[in-house]
Amino acid sequence: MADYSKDEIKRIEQKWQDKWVADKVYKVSVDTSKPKYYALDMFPYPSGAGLHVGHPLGYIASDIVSRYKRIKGFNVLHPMGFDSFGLPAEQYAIQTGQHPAITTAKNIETYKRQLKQIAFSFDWDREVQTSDPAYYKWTQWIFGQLFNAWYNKKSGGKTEPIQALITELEKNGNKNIEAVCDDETPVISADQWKAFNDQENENFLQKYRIAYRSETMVNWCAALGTVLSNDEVKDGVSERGGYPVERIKMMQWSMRITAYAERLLKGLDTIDWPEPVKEMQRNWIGKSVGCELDFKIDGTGESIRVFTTRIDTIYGVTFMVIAPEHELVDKITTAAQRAEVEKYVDIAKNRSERERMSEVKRISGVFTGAYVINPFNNEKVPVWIADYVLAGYGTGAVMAVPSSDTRDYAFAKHFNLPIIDVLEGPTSDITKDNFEPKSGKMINSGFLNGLPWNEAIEKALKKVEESGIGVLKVNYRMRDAIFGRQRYWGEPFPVYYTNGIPKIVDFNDLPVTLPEINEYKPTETGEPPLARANGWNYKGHPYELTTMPGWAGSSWYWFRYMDPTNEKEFASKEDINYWQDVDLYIGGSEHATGHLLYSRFWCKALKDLGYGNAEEPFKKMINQGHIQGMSKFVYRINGTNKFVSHGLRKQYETTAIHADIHMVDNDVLDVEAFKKWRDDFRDSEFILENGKYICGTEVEKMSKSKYNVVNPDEIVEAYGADTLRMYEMFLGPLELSKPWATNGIDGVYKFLRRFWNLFHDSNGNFAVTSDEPTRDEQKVLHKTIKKIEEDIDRFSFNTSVSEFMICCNELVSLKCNKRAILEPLVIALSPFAPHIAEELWEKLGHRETILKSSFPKYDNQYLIESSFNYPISINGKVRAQMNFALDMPKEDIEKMVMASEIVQKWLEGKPPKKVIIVQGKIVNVVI
RNA sequence: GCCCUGGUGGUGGAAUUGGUAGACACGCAGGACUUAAAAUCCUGUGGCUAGUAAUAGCUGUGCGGGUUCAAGUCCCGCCCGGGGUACCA
Repeated sequence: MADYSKDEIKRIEQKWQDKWVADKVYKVSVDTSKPKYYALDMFPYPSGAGLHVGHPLGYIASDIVSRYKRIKGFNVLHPMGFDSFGLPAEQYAIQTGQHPAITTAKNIETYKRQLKQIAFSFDWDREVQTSDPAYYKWTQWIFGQLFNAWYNKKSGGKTEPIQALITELEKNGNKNIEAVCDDETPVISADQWKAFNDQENENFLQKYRIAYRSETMVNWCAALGTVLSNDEVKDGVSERGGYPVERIKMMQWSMRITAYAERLLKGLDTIDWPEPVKEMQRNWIGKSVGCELDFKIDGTGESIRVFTTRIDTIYGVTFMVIAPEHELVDKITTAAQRAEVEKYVDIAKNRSERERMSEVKRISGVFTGAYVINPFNNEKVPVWIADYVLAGYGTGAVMAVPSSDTRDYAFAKHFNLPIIDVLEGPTSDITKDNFEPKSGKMINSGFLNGLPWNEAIEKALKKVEESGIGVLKVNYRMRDAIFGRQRYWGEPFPVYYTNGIPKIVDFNDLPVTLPEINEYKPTETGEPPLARANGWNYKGHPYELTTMPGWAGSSWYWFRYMDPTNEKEFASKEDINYWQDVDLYIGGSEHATGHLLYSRFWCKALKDLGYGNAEEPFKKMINQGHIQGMSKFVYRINGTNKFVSHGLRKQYETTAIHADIHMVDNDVLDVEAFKKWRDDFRDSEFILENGKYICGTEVEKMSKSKYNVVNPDEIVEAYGADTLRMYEMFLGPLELSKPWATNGIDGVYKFLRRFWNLFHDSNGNFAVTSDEPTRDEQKVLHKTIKKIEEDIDRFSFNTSVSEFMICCNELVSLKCNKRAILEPLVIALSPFAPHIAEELWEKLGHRETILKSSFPKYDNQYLIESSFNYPISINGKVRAQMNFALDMPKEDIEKMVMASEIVQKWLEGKPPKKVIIVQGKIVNVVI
C-alpha cells in the first residue's frame, strides 16, 4: 500500500517541506540557555545558469552538521543568502539594456526554488543579498568606519579612530606616532599640521587612513575606458577587443590591508583550516625578514638602499641592480651611458607586468656607469638597471650575489660580471641544479669566515645595527588592496567631494543607492558608468563615481546573518556576543587569497573598533571539492554529416563534438534523440560498432556549453531529495574533486527503500513491534550510532552513509522490526535524509518534529565492541597482540597468554619469524 | 623552479594511535521468481597456482630501499597526477 515508490517519495517530501515552512521549524533566535553553533556556507553568486549538482555538495554537508548539532542540543545558526553584485549581470545589462537588478532577482528566485527542494534547514528569514540597499547600507557604513580609522603600531598594533591621530598631530605633530602609513610620509610638527589648509590636511590624513585614495599603477585601456586587472591583459593589449593597454598612475581607492599583515599571518596558527589554504595565504602575505642597507654612491654624497634577507653573503656582492623606475636612475647615470639607459627605461616602462612575467627567462639590463661602495669591504661595484628588480618590492634595488642567487647568477653570466663564492661548495660551474644557498660555511667573507650561513646572518646583522649602515627590516609581498571599480553593478561609495576633498556621507543619509542610468557601459570620455546619472549628487556635491569591488559585500556578511533586519546597527551587540564567530565554514579553496583574506582583514579591523570580539571570523573551514562534468563526444568525419563510433574513429579524420549527456546512456548514444537534438544533425548517418554508437568521454568543468550539466532538479524528480543528499555524500570524501556519475545512485535509493521496508510488512502496512530487542540487535544499533557520531564529528559523511547501509543490511537479515532499535536509527538518519526520517518518525507516533528529539546515546561498551587487542610483552617489549572477547575475565586472559604458543616459543629463546593471530586464536606461527 | 595535495580491484572509494588490506556501493557472473522482460531477492567477485570440491599456498596498496614481531600507514631516494604560485632579493 505505502511502498517507498517514486510517487510516495514525492508525496512525503512535499508534505514535510510544506509543514517545515508552515511551522517555521528552522527559525532561530538568541537562546542563552543553549550553546550556539554557527554553520555557514559560502553564499553563491546567482548566475543565470541556475544550480547544477556540484553546488549543493557543500550545502548538504553543512546541513547535515546543522541538523546533527540541533538534535545534539545546540542552537544552530544556519543561514543562506546571495552575493548578488557581480559582473555577469552587468555584462548582460550592457548587452541588453536590462537593469542588472531584474536579472539578479530572477536568478535568485531560481536558486531559492532549487535550494528549497533539497530541504536545507536554512532560516530563510535571515537571508541577505549584497545588492539590497538595506544590506549595502552597512557595507557603506563599514567603509566609512575604515575611512575614519588608522593603524596605530604602538602596544601591539590596533585600528583606532582617526580622531586619536588628529589629536596627537595637534599636540606633537607626527614625530611620536608609530603608524602603518604611506612610505613617503614626511615628519611634521604640530605647527606645520595646524598651518595646513583643508586640502593639505586631508592629503596628509590619507597617508594614514585604512580606506584611502592614492596614486596606483593600473592597466588602463583607453579604448574600453576602464582599468583592467592583470589577467584581463594579454601581450600588452586587452583580452577583449585587442585594444592597447598602458601602465598609468591613477587615483584609486585602496584598503590598507598591509597594516594587518603580521596579524593575518599569526592568526593562521590559531584557526582550523585546510593546510593548503593557510599555505596560500602565507605565500600571499610573503613575509621576509632581513635588513635594509645603504651603499654609498661613488663620488657623490648619496647612497642607494637595498633590501636583503641574506646579509651573510655580503662579501659576494659583485654588482648592484636597481629597477628601471628607481628614483635615482636619472641622477646616477653617466653621460656616456645616458642614451642607452633612457632607451631601456622607456621600453621597460611600457611593458605590463604580465608581459614582464611572461618573459621571465629573457635577460635584459643596462649599465648606468655609476659605482657604489660595499659598506663591509669597501669594494667598488657597478650599478646596473634591470627589470627583474621590481620597483614595488623592498627598496627597488638589490645587492647582487651571483654565487648564491640564481637570477643574479644568470645576469652575471649574461653580462660577464665577476662571481665570488662565499659559501663552501662548487666554485666554478654553478648551475640551477647545484645551487645550495642554505648550506655550508662562509668563505672569502672576512670576519664571517667559517660560520654556517645562519650564524653568519646573525653576526652580520649585529654589525649592521652597531655601525648604523642599515636597519633590520621585515618586508611583506602583499600589497594594499585596490578598492575601486569602474563599474555600475556594485556598492556606491558613501563618498562625496567638496573642492576635491573626499567626505563621508552622513550616517542618516545612508544608504547611497545606485541611481538609474540609461547605459551601463563607461562613458565616451572614459568615466565610470555612474557619470551618466543625471543630477546624482549629495547636497550639490558630486559623488564618487566608482563602485566597490566584488569582495566588499562578502567581507562581513557573516555578521549580518546574526541580525539581518537591524536598521540601527550592522548587528546588535547582543547578537554578536551570542553568535560570536563561525564554527564551521564550508566553501571552495579558490577564495583563499581573495574573500577569505579580506574577510579576516575586516573582521580584525571591526574588532579593533569595538564591533565584535572575535579576532578570526571562521574558526574551522572545510573546502569541498568540485564536482566536475562528464562530457560525452561524438566524432564527425570531417566534411561530411557522418558520425563514427568512438572505437572506430582512428580510421577517419574526425572532429569531436560535445553531445548532450542526456542522450547518452552508459556511453551508448540514443541516435534518434541526437537527430532530433539540433536541425543540422537531422540527416546525420552513423557508423556503428556492434550495432551501437559508442561515445567518447572526458572529465571537464560542468558547463552549459559542454552539454554536461546535471541539474539537481532532475535527480530530485527521479529519486527524491533524500537520495540526492545521501548520494552526493556517498560519492566520496567531501574535499575531493570528482566527476559526477549517476552510476551508484541506485544503491543509495535501494538503501532508503530497504530502510523504509524495515518499518513495513510485505503489504506495505506499518508494522513495528514493541518487543524487547535481542543482544545482537542492540549491538547493531549501538555500533551504528557510535560510528555515525564519530563520522559526523570528523566530517566523513561518505563513511557514515556506508554505516547506515551496513546497519540496514544487518537488521534485514535479523528481520528486526522493533521500535527500540528503529526509533533511534530514525533520529540518526534524519540529518542525512530528513523527509523519510520525519515521515517514519510520525508513523512511530510522534507529533513533534524530529528536531525536538535528541540524538541517541550509546554508552554500553560491550554492545559496541566485541573484542579488543591485548598486547603481549616479552622482556618488557611488546611483541605481538592477541585478540580477546571484551567480556572475558582478566585471569583467563592472563592464563591464555601464558599458555599461548607464541609466548612459549619466546621463553624458549626461539622467537618465531611470523605469528598470525585471527580472532583471538593463533592461526599460524612460522619458526 | 618552489609550495601544498594525492597515487589502494573493472569503477567510486573503506581501513582508529603501525595490528585479518579491499568495508560499503556500482559493475560483472551465476541462481530464484516470471510465459518473457523489467523490478526484486539470494550467491560469488584483487591477481596467480593447485584441487571435482569445500579449501590451501603464493602474491598484492605508484617504483626502489630501510625500520619493526607486524607497514597502505613510519623513515630515505625516485616516478606520475591534481591544485596554487612565480623574477619578492
